[in-house]
Amino acid sequence: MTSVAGPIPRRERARAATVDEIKATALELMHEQGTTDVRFTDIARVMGMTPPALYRYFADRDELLVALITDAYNDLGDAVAAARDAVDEEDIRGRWIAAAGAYRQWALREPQQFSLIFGLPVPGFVAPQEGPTTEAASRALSQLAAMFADASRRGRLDPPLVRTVPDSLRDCVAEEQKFSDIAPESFQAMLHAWASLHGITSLEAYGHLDWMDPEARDALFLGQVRLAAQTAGLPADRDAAATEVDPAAVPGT
Amino acid sequence: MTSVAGPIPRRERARAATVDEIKATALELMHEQGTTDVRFTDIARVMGMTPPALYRYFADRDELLVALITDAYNDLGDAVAAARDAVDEEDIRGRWIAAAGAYRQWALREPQQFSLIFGLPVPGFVAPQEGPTTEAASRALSQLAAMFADASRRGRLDPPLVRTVPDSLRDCVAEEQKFSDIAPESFQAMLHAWASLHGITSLEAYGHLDWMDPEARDALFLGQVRLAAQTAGLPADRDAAATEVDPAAVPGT
DNA sequence: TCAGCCGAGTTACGTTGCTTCACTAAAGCG
DNA sequence: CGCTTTAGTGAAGCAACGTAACTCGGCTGA
Repeated sequence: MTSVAGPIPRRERARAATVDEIKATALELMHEQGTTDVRFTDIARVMGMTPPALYRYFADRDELLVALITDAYNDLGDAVAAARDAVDEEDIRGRWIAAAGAYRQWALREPQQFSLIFGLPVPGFVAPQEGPTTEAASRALSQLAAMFADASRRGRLDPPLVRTVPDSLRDCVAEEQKFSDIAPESFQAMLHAWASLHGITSLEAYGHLDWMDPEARDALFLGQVRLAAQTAGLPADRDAAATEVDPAAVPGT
Repeated sequence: MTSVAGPIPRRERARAATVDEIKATALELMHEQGTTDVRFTDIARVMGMTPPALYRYFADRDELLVALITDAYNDLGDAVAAARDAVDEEDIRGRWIAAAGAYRQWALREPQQFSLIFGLPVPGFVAPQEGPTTEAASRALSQLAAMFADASRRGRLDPPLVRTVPDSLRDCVAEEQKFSDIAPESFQAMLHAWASLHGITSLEAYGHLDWMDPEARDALFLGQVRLAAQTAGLPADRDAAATEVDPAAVPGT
């Protein structure tokens, strides 16, 4: 999209490549060490550079973290959107389950990035309230919301199990014109579904379900997600709608 | 309880007091700075000591963190248990809501401790798989489980919305003799409820619901928790049972 | 072509925090 | 009263962050 603006800024591509390599190396190290801690020294060593060289690309550790957090938001949003869009638009519940599965798989695959987004700020790092992260922050939620909005527009949303919406919450929703396509009670149901998904995901990602077999964790997750779908009024596909919520009937995540 | 064992070990009490002061100071600093990072230097300065003195009490920063994590587990478990037991045993759903509210309030009050338990290991800190934390780790969950077990023993558990339990999950539950009082489907429902509670709690504790008014957050939480209760088969109290799930009808958390 | 610019990267350095070690001093105990 | 035990200190090593001054190589414009 920016390729027209100039004669392919040559120098900048090398720079961008280095920036990407730094971020990739940082993620790699976080992955190896299992923490969100990154030492500039280590990144530099892996990249065959000396630590001060990194300051050409990031003013300090915080700036690198901000970049990583922004990327993480985008990654998660993309993963969720891709999984969702891979399922037939008519299969409302199938889309939700696919999106939820992507959310989970991403978290399990990249617990550090998940932690960057959904955990406490990294030690010594003050979250920039006004910054590039804020904009990207709602992307994952937006992907879920878009799904509800689509379904709503098609008239495929059933009333959720919780039909009453307290005034305070209703007012809040009204202010978010981005979600104006969704009825307040469905918006509330979406938040409930998201929280439910997020809860099972973070418990698993942080090892609090390690006492269960992997298959049991799969089953628990599917049950949770299908339960959320049902209570949120996401209609089951014709095939699956016959019985009660039944995680075992769904193919593995 | 140990006061009989000896002539009141004088010296050890001062030591225990210092240990407590160190932990309290660490928490205070974490609270001030909003991170789970603790600098030995700062703790020492606040306490009017030099940093090396702390090594008389904790071998290193990790050991202090382990102690803090253990305390956090116990604190949370105690808070949940206390809130639960403050409600009439007959009011099954009321006990759940009280316990859930305590879980949430504790997390909001002590986000750093919450993060210590439910987040990624702190940078440079390797979670001791075999250690004092493991034992205390399941206490919060145990408190919730105890509630379900009580209700089950009294025959006050309704069948949950999700009645099918995949074999893999069923096998898992069977191995946990601690939970033998609970039917597998109710155990599954309890995990679903816990995940749901944990999700809404951690989203809020980490600021991902900051775009909502505080009252709206209260309402959303109550809706989530009551929804979880309903789907898990926790019977509503007579008074509240009349209508649909209605968060607005419940007094503020 | 070449003089100069620009930016990547380096070495050297100051600072801070973790941790060890050797030592002091005070409190308990026989 | 003298021994032991232990809290605490100062000095020092080490590692990581971050700054500053310098080098080097490629690009650019007259």
